[in-house]
Amino acid sequence: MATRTRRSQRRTEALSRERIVKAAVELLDASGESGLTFRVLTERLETGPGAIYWHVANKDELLAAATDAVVAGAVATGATGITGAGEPSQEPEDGIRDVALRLFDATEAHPWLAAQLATQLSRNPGGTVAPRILEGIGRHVRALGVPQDGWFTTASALMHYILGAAGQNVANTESARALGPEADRGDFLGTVSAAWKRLDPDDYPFTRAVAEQARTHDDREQFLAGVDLLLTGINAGHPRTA
Amino acid sequence: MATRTRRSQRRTEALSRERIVKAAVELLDASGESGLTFRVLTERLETGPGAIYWHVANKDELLAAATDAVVAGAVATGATGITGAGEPSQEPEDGIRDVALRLFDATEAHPWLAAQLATQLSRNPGGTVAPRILEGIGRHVRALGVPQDGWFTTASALMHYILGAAGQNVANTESARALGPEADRGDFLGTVSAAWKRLDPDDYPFTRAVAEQARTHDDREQFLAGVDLLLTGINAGHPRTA
DNA sequence: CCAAGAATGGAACGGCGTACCAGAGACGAC
DNA sequence: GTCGTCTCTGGTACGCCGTTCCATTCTTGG
Repeated sequence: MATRTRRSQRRTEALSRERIVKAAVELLDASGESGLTFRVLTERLETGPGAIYWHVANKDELLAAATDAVVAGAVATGATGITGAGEPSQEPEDGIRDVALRLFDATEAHPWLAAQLATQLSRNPGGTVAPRILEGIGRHVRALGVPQDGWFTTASALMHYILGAAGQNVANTESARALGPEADRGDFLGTVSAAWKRLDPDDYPFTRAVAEQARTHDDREQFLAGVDLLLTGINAGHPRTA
Repeated sequence: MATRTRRSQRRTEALSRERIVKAAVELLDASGESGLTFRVLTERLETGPGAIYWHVANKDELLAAATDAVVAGAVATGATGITGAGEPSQEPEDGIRDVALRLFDATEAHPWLAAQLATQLSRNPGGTVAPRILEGIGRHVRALGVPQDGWFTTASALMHYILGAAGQNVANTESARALGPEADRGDFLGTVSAAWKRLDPDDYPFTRAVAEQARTHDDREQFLAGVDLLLTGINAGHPRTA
């Protein structure tokens, strides 16, 4: 057994938690949750496991850090200029749609994100992710004129809908990719729609009836429609102050 | 190397996909997603991996089957007699609340369920889980008088909210358990609330303002409040027919 | 110049999901 | 009855995973 071979040289660019998290996000984006491995991470960073473990406690913490980094980028004002880079004077409804769409788009850009949010959001809720989202939504909830004792319930309802819908949407786009490299969203929805039409008419009358709508629906539009349902319900529940 | 030892006897009770799924659900309930292992599963069923793989393709399929089994039980009419064992003549709003609560309770009884729903619901959406939920909600959406071209959007919005909120809630109760054996939900919420109150006042004014509400809120009540927001929005969007 | 600490990365460990396959029971054909 | 065939079983082995351990190297302050 040869003694330990000495390492060639100290690395040119110092390892850091930031560099590790950045590489983790890239790996997750490239090949999904199963693509993030300490093995490929060490290879990518040209280092050993021990070096990574010096900066990060374990894989769960790494996933949490990656999630937080992406959410922070998505929620940050003006991160994506969808409705005008976080215009401060916009209508509160538009502000909520803006935040919602930013999160929606983030889960689409990072398909692994939705599952992480669902799993880890409050696994350690002292964490930074939940407050980030809540805060992004909450400002606008307050601006809507919701009475203070309804703030938490209202903002939570919005957050839950956004996370649920975003997760579902990701699952859809992922499935489309799984169908094949050149298969697109339409092919996938066609497959699902056809499967639904084949269901038992006695047990699944409704699902069969909406199969056609499912085939032709637009994810983003449907997502915003759900947000608007909530906004309507919220506005109906309190006297609209000017 | 001794030749293969012959097995003692053919098993008394035949293995079946049902028995395997049942055991899987029990293991998941007992010790979470990481508690479900082919090793302990073979031990529990007094068999070998090959026998299991004869009935089930792989672990993903096993998880999907377990998820489907639990959802089927939860959505089935009268599975839990919360509002009267699936009264057929109830108001459509109550019907929706009923289905929502059933799923909410299911995710609480099976803490692993929410993550599975988020991850796998449409990983294979030709699967049975999504139609089951959609159907359970859809009947009542129709009864609400929603025009047909809004069926899919409306039912989807409800489903997304339910899944998102249920997942969030599970994360909360799970975290409470992690705090310690005798720690209860109150201790956990107290911890979270305290952490939120310690946030930067400039960056997190809203979250700090709702920290106290978070400490004292009731999960079930808040969940239903969100459902009602959606119901209000839905009813406002179309002429209420008798 | 040298001791002390921070940071590194190679090797090894236990456990996981899974593939493989020899063999045991069930059962119809003759 | 016996045989061949098909269904089902469970033991063994493989490759990869997250993680631990630790000798070694670079950096820093006295």
